[in-house]
Amino acid sequence: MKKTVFVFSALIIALLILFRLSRYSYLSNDISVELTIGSIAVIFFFVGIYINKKTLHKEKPSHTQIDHKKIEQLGISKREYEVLVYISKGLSNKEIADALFVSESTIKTHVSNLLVKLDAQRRTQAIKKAKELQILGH
Amino acid sequence: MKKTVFVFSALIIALLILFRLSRYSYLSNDISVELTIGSIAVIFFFVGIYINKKTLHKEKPSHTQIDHKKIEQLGISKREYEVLVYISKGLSNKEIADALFVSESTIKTHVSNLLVKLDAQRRTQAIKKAKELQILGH
DNA sequence: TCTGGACTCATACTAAAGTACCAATTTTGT
DNA sequence: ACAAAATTGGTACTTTAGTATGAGTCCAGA
Repeated sequence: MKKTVFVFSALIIALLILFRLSRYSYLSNDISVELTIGSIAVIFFFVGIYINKKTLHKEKPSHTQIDHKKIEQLGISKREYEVLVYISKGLSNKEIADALFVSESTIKTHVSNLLVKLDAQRRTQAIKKAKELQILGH
Repeated sequence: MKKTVFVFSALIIALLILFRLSRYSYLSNDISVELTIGSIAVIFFFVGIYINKKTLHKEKPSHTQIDHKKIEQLGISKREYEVLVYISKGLSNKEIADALFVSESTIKTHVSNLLVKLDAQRRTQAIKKAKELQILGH
């Protein structure tokens, strides 16, 4: 946040300086006018690059965006999705059952349904497919 | 590549137009000069963002780099690593055995050794840990 | 040449995982 | 309020996974 303020301050100062320069320019010759414009173009070009780099850095975790629409399309319920997340974390059925305060039987049912919906034969395959379908973060 | 040519062509045209505008501007009033500079700033700002976005897009695959040093440190052999990759692809021991032309017993041995080396209790947990350790691509 | 590491495989278990079926609640949308 | 979907859970079984142990082969380095 502090950097953003600094960058925008520098931008405004640069603009003011360039305005001054442009004002002087048409009192002298034509070449400096084009130089001014060129400078502005170059400066803002790199400013654009800089700003974008900062923005994309914070977008990185958004690369791990989950496609909620696809979850619906596959008919995966909230509870089933919770189980899927735990599976991808490497938990056993018993551990998931304890985490969700239900019986292992229930988890087995959820897992079985998940495998059908994800068209997988194993939970490891379910993890891979779920990540490919963007319904699980990488 | 075609897009790059198009973008740069558009840039040059924009520059020429702005040069024309600036030439007329100091024949009339001061306000249009600043408008011109502002336009150039805005245009090149977004051009910078656009160019940068294209560049960063091609950096993405480098994010999926595997740490070979860490594989050594954990004492994971080539064969074991091969098995690990297949596990992460969701294959069963039997399927891995067929893919590597060895018996299922052999794969079980490799998997057992892998779980110890990765300090995991299950193959799903091994996948998670391997990805965290950057020895498997996301 | 000898040795340790890597790879292979087998047997015999134990423990998870997964399937199939059924059934009782609970939630939710109309 | 009612039907449909979701959640829960049980039993009984089959199939994978994983452990433990032992052992034979092969290869590169001291």
